Amino acid sequence: MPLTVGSSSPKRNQLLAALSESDIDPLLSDLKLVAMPLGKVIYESGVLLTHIYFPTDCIISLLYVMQNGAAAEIAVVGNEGVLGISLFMGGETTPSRALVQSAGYAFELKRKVLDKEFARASTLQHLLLRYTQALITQMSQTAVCNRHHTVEQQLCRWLLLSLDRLSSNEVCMTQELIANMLGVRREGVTQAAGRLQARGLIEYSRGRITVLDRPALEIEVCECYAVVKREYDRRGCLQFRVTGLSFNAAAS
Amino acid sequence: MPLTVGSSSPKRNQLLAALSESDIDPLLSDLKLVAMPLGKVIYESGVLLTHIYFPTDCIISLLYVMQNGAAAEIAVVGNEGVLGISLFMGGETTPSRALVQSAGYAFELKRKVLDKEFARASTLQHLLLRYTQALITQMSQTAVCNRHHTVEQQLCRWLLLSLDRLSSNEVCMTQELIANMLGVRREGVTQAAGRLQARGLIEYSRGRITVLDRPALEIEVCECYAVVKREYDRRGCLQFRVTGLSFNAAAS
DNA sequence: ATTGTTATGTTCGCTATCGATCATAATGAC
DNA sequence: GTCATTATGATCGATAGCGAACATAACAAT
Repeated sequence: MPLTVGSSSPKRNQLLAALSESDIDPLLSDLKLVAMPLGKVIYESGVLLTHIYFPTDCIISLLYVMQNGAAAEIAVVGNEGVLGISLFMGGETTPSRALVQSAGYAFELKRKVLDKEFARASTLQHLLLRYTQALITQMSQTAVCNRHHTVEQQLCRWLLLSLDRLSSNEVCMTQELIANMLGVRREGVTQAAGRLQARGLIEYSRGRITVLDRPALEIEVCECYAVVKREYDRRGCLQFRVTGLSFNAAAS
Repeated sequence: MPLTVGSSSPKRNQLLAALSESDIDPLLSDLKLVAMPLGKVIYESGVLLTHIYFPTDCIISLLYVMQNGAAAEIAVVGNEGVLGISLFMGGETTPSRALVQSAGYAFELKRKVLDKEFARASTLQHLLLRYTQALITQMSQTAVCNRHHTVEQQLCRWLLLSLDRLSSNEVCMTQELIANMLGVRREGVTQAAGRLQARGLIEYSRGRITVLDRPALEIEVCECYAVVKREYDRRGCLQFRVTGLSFNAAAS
């Protein structure tokens, strides 16, 4: 039973799109397009993973949750990446929670299929490892940013990282939730957002932030954003095919 | 020309020690024991890597250096791990600087040899990936710790992580350098250390910190330490052989 | 012993962020 | 339209860490 995705744009994940036909063909029947509704917890910290996910148009936050319940986002994953690196890294479980930050779809692959594919030193293996390297950069940069930069700078970084993973210039997320992601107070985000709005860089109301002046945001943001972006881009220009594999029909 | 190591204890790296004889034998002639003097920069950020290092008794800091020169430690590596994950992760370069924090030795392996060994889905491949997963945990935890915990807690974490990678209860490092690692002011470290000393947990003078009451430190430290340690331990109990491979003679 | 160097101690005011509390405004349900 | 709910705005004092400047103390070289 084919999923009726009903999308105007084809569902596409950059990692899968970078595979050659001979690489992707044996996987096609195992890739299942699944919905990723806003707020859904894909992985809970410490739980055994059974599937890996290739986002097509959703954004996933990797959150570390502390004993007292407070959380902090350590990375975001969009269609440039994959969710569940612990599976091929050999950890069985993730230490973090994976939360859908922006709704959409993802291709799901069973652990067993992934293991087999990964074991044979395939192109997929190289892509996954190279992506993981970029993810590590993002996490490192988050650590640095948490230490050295202001809430306002971090908000800019968060907005730009989100924007890069969306097709629009609008992010749907309350300031309260953003504060949870960044691990700061809601009031701090309110003030930072207020200043950015006053200067005309963004506009927002009740859980909907529109970026009006992206270039200005890129000036305002700390270096952390550029470092992470460069690393993903560097990875991207390696060997991506642009044959525009459409996976609309691949879901079963 | 054999290196005269002159060590009372045999040089041992946990990853290499976990390999079976058939796994390690083909590598023996390529593993070269090299000195890692205090303060030496093993990798500079952005530079092409040519060797991978398996520390035996040194401690290496992975530092992220910002544009303004300020730095922050995002992870430490000792004989439980390996230096240069970018090589097998496919990144070519590291985004961070690797600095010798405590002098000792490491086994050096040429990139070419590593690539060949890694490509054949060997035990080494699994060990390296599993270790990288633990390293990712450490980086995530650093991000969280930077956001939420006090300088004093972070100093405790730093001391314990260092102690775990040393055989003694003494860490040689000035407060100024520790401050650089943690990305805080020297005065902050001085005050935190002063408080810990007043309470009898540590004792220090001029670049030499002695831990007097480790259990008390473990109470004082934030959860971040335990999370990281558990992850490394979990990894460790997987399949380590304890045949005590001594690599004293392996250097050439 | 003298001197220079380095490590640590101490102080000042300053700012970002926190934690808590309450006020206002937008939205949806009915 | 009314009402409850939710998002944002605004305030208070408290505090941790910053930046800078200077004081002391330990050590090393000669």
